[in-house]
Amino acid sequence: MSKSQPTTKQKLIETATELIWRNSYGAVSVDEICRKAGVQKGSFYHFFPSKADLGLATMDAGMQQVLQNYNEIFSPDHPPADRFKRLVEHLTEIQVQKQKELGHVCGCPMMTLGSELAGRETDIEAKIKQICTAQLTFYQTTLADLVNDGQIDKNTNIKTKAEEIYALIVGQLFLARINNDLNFIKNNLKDAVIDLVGLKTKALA
Amino acid sequence: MSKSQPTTKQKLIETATELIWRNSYGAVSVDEICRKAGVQKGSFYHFFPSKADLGLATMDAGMQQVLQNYNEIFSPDHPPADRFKRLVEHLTEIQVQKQKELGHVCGCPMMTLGSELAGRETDIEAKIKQICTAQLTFYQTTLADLVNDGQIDKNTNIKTKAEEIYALIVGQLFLARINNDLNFIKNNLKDAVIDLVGLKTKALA
DNA sequence: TTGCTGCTTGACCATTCGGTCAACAGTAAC
DNA sequence: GTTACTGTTGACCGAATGGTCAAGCAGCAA
Repeated sequence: MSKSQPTTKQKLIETATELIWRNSYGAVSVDEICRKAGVQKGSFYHFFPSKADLGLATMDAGMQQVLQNYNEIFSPDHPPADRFKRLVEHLTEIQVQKQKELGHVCGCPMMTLGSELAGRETDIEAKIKQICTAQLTFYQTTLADLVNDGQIDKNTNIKTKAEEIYALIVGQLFLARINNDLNFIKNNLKDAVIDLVGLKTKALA
Repeated sequence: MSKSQPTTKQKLIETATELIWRNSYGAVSVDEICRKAGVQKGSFYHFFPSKADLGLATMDAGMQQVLQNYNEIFSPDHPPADRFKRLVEHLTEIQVQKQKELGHVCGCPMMTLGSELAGRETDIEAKIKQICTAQLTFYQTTLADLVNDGQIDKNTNIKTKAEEIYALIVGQLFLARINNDLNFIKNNLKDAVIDLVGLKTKALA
């Protein structure tokens, strides 16, 4: 019950996240999750009505984590011109760390799961829309700040631009995963994003 | 044996492509593929040593198709400035068509499969690298042509730029799939790609 | 002491999974 | 007719899957 020691439910979510991150939803069995989490099957089904429900909980937990990180990264304490840079650095760091931990470039676990279950589980489809929207909102806010500061073109279509940046990032993570090649991210991502943002003064590197 | 009538092997590959495209590799069973293809299980294993092998064959067939289309789209007959536009139009068309056919935005089947099996099946990982490289080559050639024609900045890092464009496209397809929303592609993709290419004269729309 | 509640246990279940196999059909060569 | 090769059939297999459940247990309130 204490916050310092993970509850059974938390253990299951964490284990599932790691296994799905490394492999995929379909390739991971309930048995395997339970075994690795040190939890009995009955306990699993005490907390989750189904495997899909665990998937959903996994995504939700992932989203909370992302929001927490984003709140820090996109904090108004940092100049808007720095925020995307900070984001890319953060993403890169995670990918490097996870590759070390899990032995493979992993990309984004929520996206992986979403891609696999999109069109079969409506709950999960709704959740992924929520996640996308939440992230895009951060991007849009930052872009709006940049417009206000006169750092990017006033005529920028903020919504569209945010989606472009998002697609670029998601795409790079995805390509890094399927090619199992971090260089995709290490070499390109920061410059590409900054390029796309379209700062008038490119005084950051 | 005739070319007009699909062989058992072809039927299996086509059916598998469709099912995986709509759902995912893990969610589709050999039984289901056989049933839908009207093929007996024994025949399946006569042609493919394993399910993963069918997955690989599916990706290979997909790649052949892509290469064929790309050869037409990126043909030297078309001015380099038009080629990316043509590509985006082609991709959009496919997504619209497949959504009608399969009732869901499907993205790229090879990418979906690659994401799911990356890190478990080395053959498939190798195949996806092949596919990425092949597509990037088309992009690079076109970008080089654009540089030669003076239509984009001479200092453009062609390799990096190609990867950016590729990531953007893959990302958009991916987001369209998981959000089940074609507008992602319809509204943004063409402008975004053209924007990224960075033509000096934006005389196309 | 009793009873209630939240959690745990592990045996158990029906079904489905990927995969096997021996028998058989079609056909072309000798 | 015999042989041989390619493809087809469908019953069959063991293992694994997602999921169930009756029983037990610790904690706590009355």
